[in-house]
Amino acid sequence: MGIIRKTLSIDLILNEINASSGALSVVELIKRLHEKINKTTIYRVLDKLEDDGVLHSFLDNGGLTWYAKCKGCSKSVHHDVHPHFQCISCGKVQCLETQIHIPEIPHYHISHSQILLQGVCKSCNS
Amino acid sequence: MGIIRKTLSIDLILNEINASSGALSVVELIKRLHEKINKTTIYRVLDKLEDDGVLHSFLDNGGLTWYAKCKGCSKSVHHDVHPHFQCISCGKVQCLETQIHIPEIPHYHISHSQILLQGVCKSCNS
DNA sequence: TTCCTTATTAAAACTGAGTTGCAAATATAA
DNA sequence: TTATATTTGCAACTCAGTTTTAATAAGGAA
Repeated sequence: MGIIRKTLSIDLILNEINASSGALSVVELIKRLHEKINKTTIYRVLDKLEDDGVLHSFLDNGGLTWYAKCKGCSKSVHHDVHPHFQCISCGKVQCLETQIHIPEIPHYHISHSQILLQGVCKSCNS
Repeated sequence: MGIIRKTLSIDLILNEINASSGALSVVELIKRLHEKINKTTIYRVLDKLEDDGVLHSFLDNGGLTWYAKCKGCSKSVHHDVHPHFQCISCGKVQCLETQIHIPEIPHYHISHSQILLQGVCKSCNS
């Protein structure tokens, strides 16, 4: 179930995400907002924003949950999916525009794909 | 640091993994072996087997850790990587042979790739 | 075989992300 | 303004995974 009423919590969380250059981990969001919003609320608002298609979530290699804005995210209808990239140098996580093709696999029906890349990002690479 | 001494724990764990048709979650391994091996030991042995290149690990969409045997795993040198597939019907997880190509991304250096697919597996699809 | 060193193990306590239940607070429609 | 359903805070909880420490066991040397 998505968002029904507009509240301060929603605004604060969306502001943080909008101000962020890449994705944002829930842990980081809680660290930034814990004096203003309870962590349970943060989890619940993020969940609703994802239900509404405003955000999408994914896990990093440590099992932590991250959120990023959906800017016309592929609904993976075409079995193409954008990867998430985590920089091992600066720690930032971002959505890459590169679409990666997941081929048909005989006798399998693939409904969901997650691609996580790790390495050194543009900024750290120079 | 890898395995130095052969122990019963190592045998028991490798037996379970060899007898398994797909990948095995740590949670499942602990469930099966908890009366014979302490869970701390299970985590440590799996870690060492991965260091030795006998197993590889990955996370599922729930953040749980799974292990599978390395059978000449691509070392992802060519930016090709095999995906892991989790069946939403039977819950089984397996390595797919299909190599998925990760293209070069300008100004990025990619050192590690994880691809997790979800859907309905061969067995459940019939 | 026996001894000795070092790797390995079990046990228990801990860590920390994420969840649940419930009462209090608040947005919004009427 | 009032009524009601939604949202929030709080506290307690769950559970995968880690850490610490003392006991145990593998395997080489004598």
